[in-house]
Amino acid sequence: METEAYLVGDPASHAFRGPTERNAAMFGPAGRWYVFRIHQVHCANVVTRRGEAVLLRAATPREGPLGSLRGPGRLARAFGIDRRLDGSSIRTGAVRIVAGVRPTERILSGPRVGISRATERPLRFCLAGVADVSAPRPRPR
DNA sequence: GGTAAGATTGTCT
DNA sequence: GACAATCTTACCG
Repeated sequence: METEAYLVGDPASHAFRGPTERNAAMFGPAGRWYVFRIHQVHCANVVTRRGEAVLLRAATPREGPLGSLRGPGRLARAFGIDRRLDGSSIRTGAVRIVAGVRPTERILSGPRVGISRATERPLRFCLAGVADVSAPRPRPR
């Protein structure tokens, strides 16, 4: 699993300039989906706190070809995630995150991908040893 | 109402 | 590595 954090006061975050119709879910309660679309691609986020969210960048598929869930667009498409899911609960919505797993591997961090501001902040995270992460691969510190 | 830009991806060089 | 695809949101007038 590979994720990126978007925090309060983060100029790269959609929530940076305050609530709008698009990012309203980010200002709602935690545990909801925030789904946005860009270049005809959907990206799925989980709202962690008010004004903050975690982007799901990639995951290792339990079945199917390796790499089919690499990248926010592919991951969202594979799970059928679109704007209809925006604002719904990650526990009871159409697409659900069932259970957390206590990681047995080291968590690596690195620069986020595809943004033009605050690119130096190491807010991208993934487990050491997983194959499906975007380049450049985060490194241990 | 018009326009510029984007948390991406795939294709071409 | 660079760029086009293609459309929604944001921002300005």
